[in-house]
Amino acid sequence: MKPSFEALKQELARKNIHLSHQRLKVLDYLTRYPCHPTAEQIFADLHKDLSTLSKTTVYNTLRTLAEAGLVRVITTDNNESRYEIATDNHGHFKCDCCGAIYDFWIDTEALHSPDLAHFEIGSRSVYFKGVCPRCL
Amino acid sequence: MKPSFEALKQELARKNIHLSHQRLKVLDYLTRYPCHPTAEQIFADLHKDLSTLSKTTVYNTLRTLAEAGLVRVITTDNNESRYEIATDNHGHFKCDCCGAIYDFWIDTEALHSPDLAHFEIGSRSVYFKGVCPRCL
DNA sequence: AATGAAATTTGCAATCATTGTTATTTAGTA
DNA sequence: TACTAAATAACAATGATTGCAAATTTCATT
Repeated sequence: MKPSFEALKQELARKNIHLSHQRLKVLDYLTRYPCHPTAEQIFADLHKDLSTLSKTTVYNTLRTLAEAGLVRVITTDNNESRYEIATDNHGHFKCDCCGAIYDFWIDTEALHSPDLAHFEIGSRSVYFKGVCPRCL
Repeated sequence: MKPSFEALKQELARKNIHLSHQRLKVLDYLTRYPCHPTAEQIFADLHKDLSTLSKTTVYNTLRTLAEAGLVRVITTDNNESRYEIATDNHGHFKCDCCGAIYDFWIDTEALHSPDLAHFEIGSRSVYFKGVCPRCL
């Protein structure tokens, strides 16, 4: 259940985060291209149309949006940070062959362990690796 | 079920990986201190007793051991790679407050999703964040 | 519309973990 | 002992991310 761009804008307004041109562009990009891009990719693509955009702003914006809970950072292997619109109950699959990242449905809220009885759990993430159908 | 240092040595020998002094030191460190250290931490601690050790060797060794399947790399947020002796069926919990990483039991092999019907799954990892009992 | 304070953006320098490269050392073998 | 390959060391290079200071923009108030 991906939130629409309009819903995200309202969410930002509700949290008193200014809807600047740059922030809306980043948010729009993430809703339009849900391919889990890196900051570099986001910057490179947006820079084509918005030549004044700086990479620092992309990083700042992503951090702001992540702190607001609208964006989630996926830390894959190889220390690459990738970004997506935050949605619940899905995991990520990374193909060892082509590097693509796929979303898949999984009830992450249902994950529990007796060892964590006295822990306060804030977030649960699931990350699989392997080979995708396209590469098989 | 942590493999003993001796079992790990045998495993290396079986795979024709030379049991050099440096490699055994790294392996020994990981079995002795299962705190998911960074490469930097491993280097700093081993360097005290083995002043000729280089950081490059620590990285090379960790990669060799990881490729051999004896060591697993945990990529947490903040782009920090941490290392542990590879064991099955556990997830990782990182405390947002103190930064410590805890192992917890979970049957990762039991995780499935209908969306991945035609995917070849190589590894499954589970990563929780929150606050640990010590910080609560 | 003008003013001024606060937030945002920009550009570039700095950081830091990791990798590349090459020379040196070590180990195993003839 | 000499030879060949593997392993290690030292240091440079990379690349993603952050810090910082200046410039720009926004918004509230007049």
